[in-house]
Amino acid sequence: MISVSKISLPFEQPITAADKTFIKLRADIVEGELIAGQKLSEAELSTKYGVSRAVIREAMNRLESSYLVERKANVGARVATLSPEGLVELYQVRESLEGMAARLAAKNMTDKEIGDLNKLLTKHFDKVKDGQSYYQEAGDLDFHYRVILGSKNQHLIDMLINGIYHLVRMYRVQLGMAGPRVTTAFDEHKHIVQAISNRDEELAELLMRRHILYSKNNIENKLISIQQS
Amino acid sequence: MISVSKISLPFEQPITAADKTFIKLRADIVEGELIAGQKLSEAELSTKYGVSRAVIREAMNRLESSYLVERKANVGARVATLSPEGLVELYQVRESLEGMAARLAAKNMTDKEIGDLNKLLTKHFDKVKDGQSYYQEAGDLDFHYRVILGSKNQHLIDMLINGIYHLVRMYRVQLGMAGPRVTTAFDEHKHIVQAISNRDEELAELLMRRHILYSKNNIENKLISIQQS
DNA sequence: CACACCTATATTGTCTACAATTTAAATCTA
DNA sequence: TAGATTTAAATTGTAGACAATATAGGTGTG
Repeated sequence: MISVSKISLPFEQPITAADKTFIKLRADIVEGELIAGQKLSEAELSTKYGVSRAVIREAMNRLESSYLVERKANVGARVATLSPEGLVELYQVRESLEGMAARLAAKNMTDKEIGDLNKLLTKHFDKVKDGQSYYQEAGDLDFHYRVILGSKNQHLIDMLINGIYHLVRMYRVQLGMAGPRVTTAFDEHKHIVQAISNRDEELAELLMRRHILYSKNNIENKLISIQQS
Repeated sequence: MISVSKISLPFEQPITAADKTFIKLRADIVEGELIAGQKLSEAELSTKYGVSRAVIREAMNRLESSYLVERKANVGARVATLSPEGLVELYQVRESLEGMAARLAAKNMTDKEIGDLNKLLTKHFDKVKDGQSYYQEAGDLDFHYRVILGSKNQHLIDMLINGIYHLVRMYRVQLGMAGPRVTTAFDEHKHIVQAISNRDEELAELLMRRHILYSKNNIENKLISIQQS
């Protein structure tokens, strides 16, 4: 199975060793190779990733900013833990921010960008029909990224894409999201794009918030059923 | 004039040298002692604040996470610049997040917390009557902090209080906000608390968003008039 | 004179060593 | 034996030296 978190973000390109180590560590955390809640020893990581502790610390700082690790002074860092409460909190933030992103996208996306978004949707529809859940997963990410970028609000883009989206992906990857919500989510995407096409800011925000709320309920059920088993 | 940014946040207490340096630097940036857009040389700061470059770099990383400095690999860091566009973007994020905070506060604050919030409001009202604009400024912060904390959403709290609020304060402090909006803002606060008291989540969010929108227009006018002079 | 190239300087990135702090084990005491 | 205290080990925090990169100034060439 090809994992979503291997998909590279086109706009970030690593320059320093700290950049590369940060991206590797982030992928390993999202993938679950570094297990949720696990202690992260600087010395161990230093040998494992073949860089000095200074580089590890720099990377760790950024991971903390991305909410993927938690640090305590003079004690150390741990991989973020996943919990139903944490998920709910995360999705509340997402709902709020992506709702605003959709609103701004309806206002600020160019006609061409909206056209491309429509094309993307039909392309995904064909693949979803064939039952290619991987493409659905990637396609969902792609859709949301485009709307977020379409907001043209750099703060918002930063907070979502560098800030919380990797944690969102961590939840989804580790809970093995490729569920039965695929087709219904597709319809929701379609309606959101329609609202954006109509430049209906109010509706775009409302539909996006609803979409994320549904999405949360879906993933939350999975998380609870896993804990019970 | 006593400055708002000197008000310490009760919940963060510095432990390491990097903590202290981070807080000092942050205050100096918000105050405008380190001027917006200015280049930040690690060596200079190192001597100025009496710590090693390692500490400065650690502090700088956190400042970057707080959107107060911008870094470029192999080039260096600059103090964030203030612009009308940046302000609009910032307040759009604030509107979205604090709207959600108000909604959650209506749901999650205890009756006692709501009572305390009401008391705070009447206390501020007395001071505002006397024309004490400093207390209004501090009181406004206090009000917003309580609502944010009242959301009980740790992610949201983090993103607002550690993430963007210092940048908000940087705009306000450097534009010398103690304007004529004092009393009208007070009424808005009152209505928000009323909605929270009634556990009306929908209205609480709506009123908070409107409040921030008005607040943005106010500060934006000031920023534009400064640029023209 | 304009432009490209090279060189010197300054700045950031990285590494290693040392200091401070935490943690756990071992010892002592009631 | 339970609990407190001390001590030793391991881990994080900080400092300073070196390496890599960018910037600016000078030199040469068309």
